[in-house]
Formats: sequence, structure tokens, C-alpha cells
Amino acid sequence: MGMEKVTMADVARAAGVSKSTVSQYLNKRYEYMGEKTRQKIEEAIKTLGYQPNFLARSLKQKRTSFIGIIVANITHYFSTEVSRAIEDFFHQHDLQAIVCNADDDPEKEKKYIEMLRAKQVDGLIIFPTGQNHDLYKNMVEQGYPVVFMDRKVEESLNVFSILTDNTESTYKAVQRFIDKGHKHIAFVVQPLRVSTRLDRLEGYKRALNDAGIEINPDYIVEADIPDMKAKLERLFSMELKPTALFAANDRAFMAVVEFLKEKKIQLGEDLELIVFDNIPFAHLLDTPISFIIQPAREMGFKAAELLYGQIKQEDRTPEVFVFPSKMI
Amino acid sequence: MGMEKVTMADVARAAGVSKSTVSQYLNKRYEYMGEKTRQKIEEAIKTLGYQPNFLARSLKQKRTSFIGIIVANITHYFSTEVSRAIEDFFHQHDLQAIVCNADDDPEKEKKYIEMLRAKQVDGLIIFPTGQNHDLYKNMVEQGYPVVFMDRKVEESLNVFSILTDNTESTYKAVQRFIDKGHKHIAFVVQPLRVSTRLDRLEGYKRALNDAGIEINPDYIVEADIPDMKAKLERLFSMELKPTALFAANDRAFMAVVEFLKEKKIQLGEDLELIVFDNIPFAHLLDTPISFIIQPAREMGFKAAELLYGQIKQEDRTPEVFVFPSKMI
DNA sequence: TTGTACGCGTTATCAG
DNA sequence: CTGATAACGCGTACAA
Repeated sequence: MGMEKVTMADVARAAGVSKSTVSQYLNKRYEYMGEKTRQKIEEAIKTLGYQPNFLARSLKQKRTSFIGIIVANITHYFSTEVSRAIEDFFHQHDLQAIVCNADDDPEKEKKYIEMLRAKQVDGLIIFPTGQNHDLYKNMVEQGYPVVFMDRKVEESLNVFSILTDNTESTYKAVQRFIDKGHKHIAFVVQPLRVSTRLDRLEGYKRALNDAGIEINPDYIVEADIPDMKAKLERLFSMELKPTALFAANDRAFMAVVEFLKEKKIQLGEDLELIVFDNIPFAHLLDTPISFIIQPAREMGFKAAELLYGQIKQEDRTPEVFVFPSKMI
Repeated sequence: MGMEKVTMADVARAAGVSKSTVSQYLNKRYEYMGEKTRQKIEEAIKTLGYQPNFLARSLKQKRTSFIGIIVANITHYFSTEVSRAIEDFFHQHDLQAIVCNADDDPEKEKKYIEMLRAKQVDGLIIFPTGQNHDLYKNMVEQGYPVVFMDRKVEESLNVFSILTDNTESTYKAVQRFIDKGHKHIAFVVQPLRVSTRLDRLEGYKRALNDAGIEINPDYIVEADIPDMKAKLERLFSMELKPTALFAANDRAFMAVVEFLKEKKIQLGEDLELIVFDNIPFAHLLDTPISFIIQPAREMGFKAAELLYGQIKQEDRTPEVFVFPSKMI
């Protein structure tokens, strides 16, 4: 059953023609091809069960029809939504997406970028950790097709980026809390290493400032997920407990909900909650939580389109696209 | 800025050695290599910014270090959990996973299988639609590494498969309903085209039979998602409304919950619910729903391990692994 | 219309 | 220890 790989040469031999003729046939250039040779080739291919080897073709053509997506955190629902949109787009153009998970680790990110480039993928869409500046710069300068997604890289780099209006959306959400009479508003966030979190915090602070409310650092909880419970414990043991809470992303939200359940703190009564992130099944909940939703599919499509343009060599100057979120 | 691709030949020239020597260096075979040549090569690589081309290597070695995962439905949370486990496993072995979404469409599945094989991926893990028997057979007979996941393919094929104990788990769940006194138990499912759904239905029927309850076909709702609401409407307008409901997977579950919300039917009071599927954030809900959870990560790891064994040519006879689910 | 010869960037073999 | 030389499977001028 060994069934040795059958190559173009085998087909040519079986059909009694040369390799180039077979190649012509495969690439549908049968304008100048005899009807009889065409049929012979067709038959030979069928009987031998020939399958072209795209690897060899890619080597020659310098295109693999693969693109890479490097997400910072694959358990982040928003990232998977974006990835699916990107995949859908490229599927229509016969390119395949390879999704890699950098786990918010700059080293891993570096490894993946290098690996995917070594494997000659045609372009990259990256949710950057932000810590590999030289690498980003290198790609851009070499004219390698790349689009950054969700998080900012250094301003100095002239690149295509897709972002959300983090600061503005947060500002409006917090404003809403204030309008409802809340004065003690907490902000819960993972470590402030990436632009999204910083921008959201910025929106929170500005909203308080503009409303003349003093910013109380004790209401700002910054922690890694494992430490979050302890910090929340402290937050809710203050004399002036928060009456409203802004969770800066889905992980923070989950930590908060688990904590509240444990402490039997009632949502809507003791505490109001707004979450910045897309949450699966959110519409099934009937708890009084507001969500700030990012238009993941649109963002994904846009990124894909921009990358595709670069791959197709359509010259266009890099630009930053900011998408508005909406609150539900 | 053009920065033409620098190849091994360039490095060799710059270092004043031959390509083969550079190749040796890259593959860390410097046992018999002069210290000075080693340094010259190292320097040349650095100054030229040389990056090996894995494509060319793959062509020669007949291994790409890519494996493919073809999921039937990528919006299915269970599938993504499994996929992540597979990715994690292969990442440890320096292989990358390419995830493709067949959308439960046999044509798409066929296209992906052919495409991935043409691109010479080293092996495939497939959530099969079940409709491409010849293709499956072909792979198996050619000794191509492949593992089937979640759904059965025809018995006649001697292949590695990973399954859940669909029938047994459903049996037990329905039994639980019966023990609680329920007599009118509905079963809601998408079209019965795949083994998982059929097996679950089988469990439902057996449980009723064994309890001496007659099977009422009107309580079995089989519909595509778009039609499901209409059919549920009919189900709940029967004189004898169901007091318990078994949702055969996540999509069915969502349709049911949306319907219930609309009709203001209270879970726990008017109706009890069991869902066969892993649902994200399920533990955050405090509604009285039971879930049958499949051990996605374990299943993914097992599949990965089995595929890896085949890729590494460890001979082992194909086997079917059935994992137990658990109810929470 | 078809065939020859070479290139794509590596690795494997084997002689020196 | 190092270097020719021939693969790997396909695409493509160019010649016939």
C-alpha cells in the first residue's frame, strides 16, 4: 500500500508528454493545447491519483497562500471573533490562516513571528504584546505585509493598525455611572502593560475629573488574575465600598463575578457593573450588566482587507483605523 | 529598502565557504567543524541578517511541521477547546496547527482535506461530516496520519478515533429527569445527520423505554436552527407541555433559551433543562441548568498524541477511545 | 503546440 | 573537516 508520491514527471510519462505540458494543463493554460493531449493528461492524472505539491510551487512562486494571525491571548473571546472574520475573508481568496497564541509573552511572540516568516507565510496580523519593537520595525522596513490589531505599537512606526475607541467608550460608560448618581466607582484591570488597558483607565480618569470627582487610587484595582481576588477583597472591605464597578476586560469581569458570587453581593442592588469586552452568551444573561461591545467582525474584515492589499502590492500609505464600540 | 532575500549561498560566499558547510552549521552538526569556519559563518549570518527558508527545507525533507485540524463547526465551543489542547500539545513539539472550518459542509471538508494535503501538512485531525467516505478511506489506505474526533465515521474503516460516551451520558441524564418524577421530557436536536446527535437520541429513547415511558414523537424536536423557534412554538402549545427538556448541543440550547426568554417561561419552575455540551461561562450562571461536560482538553491531547505517534511512524494499531462525560 | 534546461533554497551523499 | 554534485517537485523562458 506504500503508494509512493506521484509527481508531475510520472503523469508526463504516463501521458506520453513532457512535464511542461502537464504544468500548462494544471495551470489551465490550454489555449494552445491539443485536445487529445489534454485528454491524455486528464486521464493519466486520474488513474495515477496525482496531487500537485504546493510546496514546490510555493518555493518557485515565493507565495505560500498562508497568512499568520498572532493573538495575544487565544482565550479572549474578542480575539477569536476577530480571527474568524479574518479567516472568512481569506477563505474567499483561497488563502489559509494560521492562528498562533503568544500568551501575552513577548518571547513567544518573537518566536512565532520568526517561525511564520521562516515558513514564508505571505503576511501577518498581530495582536502585539508591544514589547518587540525592533522586530516590528524590521518587518515594516522590509516592506513585509503586516497589520497590527487591537493594541497600539509605538507611534513612531508607520503601520496599518486597527483599534477601538477605548478611551472614549470608557469615558461615556463611566459618565453614565456618574449621571446615575454614583460617586464611588471602582476600576478593575489586569496589569497596565498594554495600550488598551491604559487607554481605558485614561477614559475612567477623565470622566471622573470632568465631573469634579476626585480620583481615589484605592478604587483602581490593578492585578494579575491570580492576585485579583485578594485585591478585590481589600476593595470591598473599605469603609466606603464602591457602588459601581468598571471591569476593563473579560478576564477581569470573570474574576469579579466569581468574587461577587462568593461574597453574595447582589448585582444591580449592591453594585452596578459595566464590562469592556465581548462576552459569549452575554445576551442570554438577564443580570443587569452593561457591556461595551467592540465590532469584532468588522475589525477583522478590515484588517484582512488591509493585509490582502499589501500582499497584492496595492500601494497605500499606512493608516490607523479606529472603530467605535457600543454599549448594550 | 528592497532588501532582497538573502540565501544560504550568500552566506556561504560572505564566509568564504561552501553551501554545504553552512548547512551543516545550521543543523548544528559542528562536531567536525573548524572553530574558525564556525565563527566566520556565524558572523556572516549576523551581518547579512540571514533567515533560513523552511519551505525549501520542507521540500527536501518531506515534512512541513504543520498539522491540520478540520472542525465541523468553529463556533462550537467544544471544538475550540479541543483545538486549543491540540495546539498546545504540538507547540511543545515544534509543530504548528492550522485550523480550518468545514461549516458542516461535506464539500468544504473535501476541499480542505485536499488543500491541506497538497500543502503537505504532516497529518490531520478531523471532526468529520461523515459524508466523504472515499476520501477518508483513501487517506487511511495510503497510511497518511489522521485521527477522527468527536464523530464516528463508518465502522468499516480501521482508524484512530476519539469519542464521548454520548449514549450513556444522555441515558443517565434522562434517567435523572425520570427519577425526579418527570414524565413529559422533550428532546431538542439539530438535524440527525451526525453520529453524536443520533447517539444522544438513542440514549434518550433507551432511558424512556427502560422506565416504561412511551416515546412520544411530538416531544422530539429535530430542526435546523432557523426553524427551531417555530417547532418549539408547536412543542409548547401541546396540551401536555413538557416539564423537562434535553438540549442535544449548544446551538439547540441557545435556541431554547432564547425561546424561553421570549415566552417568559421560568427555568426551574415551569421547566427543567439539561444541556449536552460545554458552554463558556456556564459556571457564572446561577440558573438551575445541568450540563453534560465533555473532557475537551483530555480528548484533544489524546488526539494530538495519537497523531504525533503516526507522524513519528510509531506503529500501533488504530483504536477507538471513548471518553466519559460528566454532569454538573 | 511541445520539449529542454535551468532556477527556487535546502539537504544528503560521498569523495577528498 | 570541507566541498562538489545531485536531488526535492514544480514553473517558465526559450528553442524547436
